[in-house]
Amino acid sequence: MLPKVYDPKPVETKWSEVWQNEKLFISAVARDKKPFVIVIPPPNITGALHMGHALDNALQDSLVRYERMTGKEAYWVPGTDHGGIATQIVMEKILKTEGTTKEELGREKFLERTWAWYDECGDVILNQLKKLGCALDTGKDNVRFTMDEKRAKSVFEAFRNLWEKKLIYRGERMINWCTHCGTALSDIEVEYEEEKSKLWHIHYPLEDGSRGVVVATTRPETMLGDTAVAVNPDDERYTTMVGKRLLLPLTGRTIPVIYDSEVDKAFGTGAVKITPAHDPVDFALGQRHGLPIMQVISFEGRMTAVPEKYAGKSVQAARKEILEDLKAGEFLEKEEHYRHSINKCDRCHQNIEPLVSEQWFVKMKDLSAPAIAAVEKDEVKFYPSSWKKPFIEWLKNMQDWCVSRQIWWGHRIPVWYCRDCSAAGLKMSGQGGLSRISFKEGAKPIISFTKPEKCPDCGGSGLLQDPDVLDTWFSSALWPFSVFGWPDRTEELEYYYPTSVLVTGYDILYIWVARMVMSGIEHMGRVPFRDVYLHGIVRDKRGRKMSKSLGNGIDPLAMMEKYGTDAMRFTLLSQAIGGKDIPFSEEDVVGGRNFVNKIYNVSRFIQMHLPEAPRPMASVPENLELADEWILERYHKTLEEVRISMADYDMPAAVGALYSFLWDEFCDWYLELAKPRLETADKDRTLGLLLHVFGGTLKALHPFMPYVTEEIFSGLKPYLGSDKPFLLKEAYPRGAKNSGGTADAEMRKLMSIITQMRIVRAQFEISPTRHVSALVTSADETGLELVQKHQDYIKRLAKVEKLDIAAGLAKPSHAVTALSGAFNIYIPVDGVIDLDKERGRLAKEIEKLAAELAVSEELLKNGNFISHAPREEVEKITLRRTDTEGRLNRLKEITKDLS
RNA sequence: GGGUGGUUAGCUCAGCGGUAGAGCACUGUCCUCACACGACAGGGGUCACAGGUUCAAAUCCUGUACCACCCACCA
Repeated sequence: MLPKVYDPKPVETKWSEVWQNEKLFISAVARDKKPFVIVIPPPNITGALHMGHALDNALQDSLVRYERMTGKEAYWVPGTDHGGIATQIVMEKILKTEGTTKEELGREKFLERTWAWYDECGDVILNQLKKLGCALDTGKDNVRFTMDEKRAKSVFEAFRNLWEKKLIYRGERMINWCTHCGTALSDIEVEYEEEKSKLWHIHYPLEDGSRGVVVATTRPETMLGDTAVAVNPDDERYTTMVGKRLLLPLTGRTIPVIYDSEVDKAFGTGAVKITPAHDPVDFALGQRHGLPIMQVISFEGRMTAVPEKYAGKSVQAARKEILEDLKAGEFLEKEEHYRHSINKCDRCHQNIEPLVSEQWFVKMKDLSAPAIAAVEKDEVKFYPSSWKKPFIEWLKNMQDWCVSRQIWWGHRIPVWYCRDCSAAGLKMSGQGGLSRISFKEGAKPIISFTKPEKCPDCGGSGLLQDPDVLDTWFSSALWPFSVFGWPDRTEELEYYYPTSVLVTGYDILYIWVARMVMSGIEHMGRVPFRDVYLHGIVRDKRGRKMSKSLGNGIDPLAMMEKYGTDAMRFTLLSQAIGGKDIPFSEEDVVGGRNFVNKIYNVSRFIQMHLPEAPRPMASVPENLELADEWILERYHKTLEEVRISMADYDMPAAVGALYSFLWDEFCDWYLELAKPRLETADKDRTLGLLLHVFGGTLKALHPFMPYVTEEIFSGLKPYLGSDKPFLLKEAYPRGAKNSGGTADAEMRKLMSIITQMRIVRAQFEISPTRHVSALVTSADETGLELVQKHQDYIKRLAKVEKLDIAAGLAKPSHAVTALSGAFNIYIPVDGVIDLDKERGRLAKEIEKLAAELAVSEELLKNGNFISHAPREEVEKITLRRTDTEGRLNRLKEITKDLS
C-alpha cells in the first residue's frame, strides 16, 4: 500500500536525473514540424535561484512542455550570462578573502581566475533550474554562454556591423560614472532615489565685489567647476547682469552671466550655476554656449586640485567644508529643505557622478525607428498589451547607449590602435585605474577580432587593444540569434529564428527586451520574437520587493525542499496574473502542496482497484451512463479552456481550470459516484473511463507539475496503454468546445437535489454516517423520470436509504422540506421536529424567493425593458419569474401546513 | 512634470453590460474503506467616491481620492 501522503523528494531527484540522462529536452531541426522556441533569459553565472527565476522559468517550462506535447518542435535554449560588473564584483570579493586584489593579480591573471571560477561554479544556477524541473538540456554541448567562443564571434560581428554603418562611435560625453564600480554606465543602469537634502543659496558677487547674483544649488561642491551662471533672457531681475562677470567664491576665478531660455525663472533664485563637467544639463548648456569644461571631481569621486585646499577630499567631505567656507565668507545666504532624486548605481547603490569622459556609444535613433515600427505593427506583441505604449515611448525618447565599461570581465572592445602612427592619441591617463587611449587625440581605430599583425597604415606592429569591455547587455541583446551561431548562417538559425515568445519580468523590458528587438531587426533583418510575455515581480506578502537587505526573501529551493517543486510551481503559476506582481507567502505553497497530494491520492485510489496483471484498460466504453457522459463533457470543456488560456499566456486560468475540474468535479462528484460501480460487474468499464479521464488530466497537468504527473503516469502506464517513455512524449489531450450533450444540464439537476438534501442534513444535524429516507416529488414528469433513473446517485451521495419518487407525493408529517428547482424534497426526521426551526428556515427561504420574484416582476413591468432588451433576455427573465413564483407558492403551501 | 496599472468577502485576486465569484483564512459536523495536505455544510461584500451613458453598470464614459510602479535634465 502506498503511503497516504505524497513524498516529492525521491520522485524529483529521480526524474530530473532520468530526463537529463535520456536527453529528453534536446531539440533538432525538424522540417516537418513547426518550431516553438524560447531562449532562456540567461541567468548570471554568479546567481543563485531566487523567486523571480523560479517564476520566470516555471512559466517558460510550462509553455515549452505544453507546446511540445501539442506536437511542435519545442526548444528551450539554455544558457548563462557572464554578467560583467556583477561577476567582477563577486570575483573581487573572493580575491579579498584571499588577501589579494585584481590590481595585484593583473588583468590577464584576473581573467584566468574568473574563467577558472566559471568552469567550476558557473553551472550552479543551471543545476538549480534542473531541480525546478525545467525542460532544459543542461548538457555541456547544449548550454550557451554569453562569453563563449561562438558568442564572442557574434559580439564581434555585431560591433563590426554597427561600426561600418557608423552606428557605433567613440566620443566625449557626459556619462554616468560609478566611482565605486569604477566604470561608466548606461542611463538605464542608473536608479533614482529620492532623498531629503537642501537647496543652498549662494551669492556670487560681481568682479568688483559688489552685489552680484544669488544661485540656488543642491550640489555646492561642484561650484569649484562652475564656468558660468545662467539666467532666463526674460527674467527682469537679471537684465543688468548679463555680460557682467562674477567672482566665483573660494576660487578667485571669474565667470560670465549668460542667457539661456531653458532656465526656469520660477525655480530657486532664477539663476543657475553652470558646471559643464559635472551635470548633464549644464554640460548641454555649456555646449550651446561654448563654455569651458572644468573637471573638479575625479573618477575616484574625489576633488581634484583646484583649489589645493579641497584636493583629494571625497565629495561629501568637500561639500561640508565648502559650505563652512562659504558661510565664513558670507556667501551662503540661505538653506532650504529640499527633496530631490539622487542618481544611484543599480549594482552597488552608491552615488553616480555625472562626468565627462571618452566612451563608446551606440547611436540609437536609426536602431529604434524600425523597432518602433515593428511594435506598432504588432510584429512583436506584448502580453499584457498595456506594455506596448510605454515600450514605444521609451524607444522614442532614448539617448545614445554608452556601451564601454572600464572593467576587465567581459567582451573586450575589438578595436586596436597603432602605437606607431597614432602615438599622439595614445594618451595614457589614469581613469578608474586604467590606461585610456584617446580617440579624439587622433588614435585611429582598427576593428579586428584578433590582434592584427601590423598596422594597415604604417605597417607597424605595435598595436594596442582598447582597454575597455562592452556592456554585458550588448551581448545579451544578441542572444536570440547568437545562441544559434550567428553570424554563421546555420541551419538552426534559419529554423528556430525568430523565436516564438520571450518570457521575462517587466523590470528588464527596456534594458534587455528593447535592445533585443533593435538588435534583431538590425542584424537579422527580423524581429527576434513574435510575442513578449511580461510577468510581474515576486514580492513579499506586504508587497515589498524581496531583497537581501530587508531579509524578506523566500528561498525557492527551501520551498521546494519543504513542499515539493510541483507545489511551488503550481503556486507561482496560479498567481502569475496578467503581468501583475505576485505577493508571495509560504502559506500559499501549502495550497499547492495539498493539490499535489490530491492528485497523488486519486492515483492511489485508482491503483487500488487495478488488477495486478497490467493490461491496457483506459477507454471510453459504449453505453455510458449519465455521470460518465457528464464527466467527459466537463473534461473536454476543461481542456478547451486550457487551450484558450495557454494561447493567451494565461497560466492561472489554465491551471485553475484543471484544478477545479480535478478536485471539484472529478473527485468530489464523479469518483464518489464511480466507487460503488467498482464493486460490480461494471468494474472494468468504470476503471476504463476513470483511467481515460484521469490519464488525460495527468497529461494536461504535466506542463505545470511535471514531477508528480510523471511519477503517477509511469505507474499507470501499462494500464493506460501508453508506449511512450515519458509524459512529454505524449500528445496533449484535445478538448472540445461543445459536445452538444445534455449530460451537464441533467447532472446539475441531480447535483442540486443532492446538495439540498445535504443542506437539510447539516441544518438538522443528522449524523453524516446515518442513512435517511427521502421523498422527491414534482409536477415535472420528465424531471421525475430523470431522478427515478438516477436515484442511485442521490442515495449514494446524500446518504439516502429509502427514496420515494413520484408525482403528487404528500409531505409526511415528521418531515422537513427543501426545494430544488421543480422538485420538492421531504426528509422525514426521527422524533419531534423543531417546528420553530423549520418555520424559520422556510420563512427565510420564502423571503429570499420573494425578493427574487420582485426583481423579475419589476423588470417585466418595465415597458422600456420589454422594448429595449434583447428578446432572449426578456424570455430569460419571464422564465425566471415563473420558476421563482412556482417555488415560492410551493413553499408557502408547505409552511401553511406546518402549524 | 508626464505616463501606466490598481481600488470587488479578513487576505490574494477572478469577473469587465443582464439576479456578486474562487482560493486561502474563519465557523460547525465528521478521523465514512484515495486523501484530515480530507469530506460536507456555513458566516462574510451599499464591487473606493461623485457624476454621466443605458431599459439595465462592479462591468462603458468623465471627474475625485488614495495606493503602486515606470519615465523625465527643474538647478
